[in-house]
Amino acid sequence: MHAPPKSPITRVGARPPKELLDSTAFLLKRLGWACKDRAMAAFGEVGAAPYHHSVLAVLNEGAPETQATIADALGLDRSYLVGVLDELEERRLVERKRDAADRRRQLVTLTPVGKKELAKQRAIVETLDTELLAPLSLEERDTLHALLLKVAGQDDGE
Amino acid sequence: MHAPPKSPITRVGARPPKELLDSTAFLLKRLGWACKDRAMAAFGEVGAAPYHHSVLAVLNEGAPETQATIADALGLDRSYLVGVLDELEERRLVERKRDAADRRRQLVTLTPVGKKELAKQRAIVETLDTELLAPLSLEERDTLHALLLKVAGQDDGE
DNA sequence: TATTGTTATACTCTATAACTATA
DNA sequence: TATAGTTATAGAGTATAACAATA
Repeated sequence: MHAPPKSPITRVGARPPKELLDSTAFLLKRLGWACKDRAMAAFGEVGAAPYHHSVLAVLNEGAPETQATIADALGLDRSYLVGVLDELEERRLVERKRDAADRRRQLVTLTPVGKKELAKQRAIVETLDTELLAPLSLEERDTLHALLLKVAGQDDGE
Repeated sequence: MHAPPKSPITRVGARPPKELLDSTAFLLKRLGWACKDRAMAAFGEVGAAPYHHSVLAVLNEGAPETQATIADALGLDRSYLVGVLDELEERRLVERKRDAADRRRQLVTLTPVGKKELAKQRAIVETLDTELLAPLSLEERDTLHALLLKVAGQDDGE
């Protein structure tokens, strides 16, 4: 086994060259990957996956959604969403039913079980965020979050 | 074709639910992915790949490296590095030669052509960073970078 | 003809295991 | 036996194309 030692979320690699550490894009890519790995592991432990939480969160926003609007809200391809919904439906967390007004559409809704599961998964996300941000002060966490929102074009201005 | 519209780096998705935008880990994952995509496209245009730059940057640090030290510096698995080095060697950007003192080891060095290529690829990375950080003021860019280094455990304290 | 959901396929990045040649 | 590099394989995540049903 030749893999490098597993890194905690606060340690993205042994010691990359300064030239790479100077690049914000490089840091974002490394940290983003670490977040993904951590999320996969944490959700895997409870028989779920990160995108399960994302979809449940979209459905919890209010009105029933079609698969297309869910996919667009998450920036997912619609074909990828199919499998995610299959898994959620099998666990009875969501329901699909044809839209009578347009029978091409599936209206997807959260079940009561799904609402409870969402609360559970929300706690997982909160733990991940807390661990991720542990090296920062509370003020620094807010600053970082606001800057990331701005870079993502998802701040209030948009 | 059902894919959502391609997002600029400053736009990670249509409009994810607030619950997800509240998570710093979620933002990092989305932005990290966007950085990866952008880097892949930009390097692809010149017949290279993001990890080519990473390896060249490691080799440019000074002493000749073995494949193991390169992999560790980048947090890559050694088996994955093999293919990357094959590509770099084919383009004559790096050289592998057996270590006479321990014939299991390959000493990897940057060629003069590799040094020139590194300069070219460095410009690509700088462009990517500039585009990524366009929504931020210069001061905000520095702040973001410092905070990311801290979260990654790669700041001065480490 | 266009759109929704679906299936099938392929590609990137990474991890794992097994192999070889050296030590 | 242990290590460096290599090969082969598999998995997650995503993108693309083509298809059936419906509009």
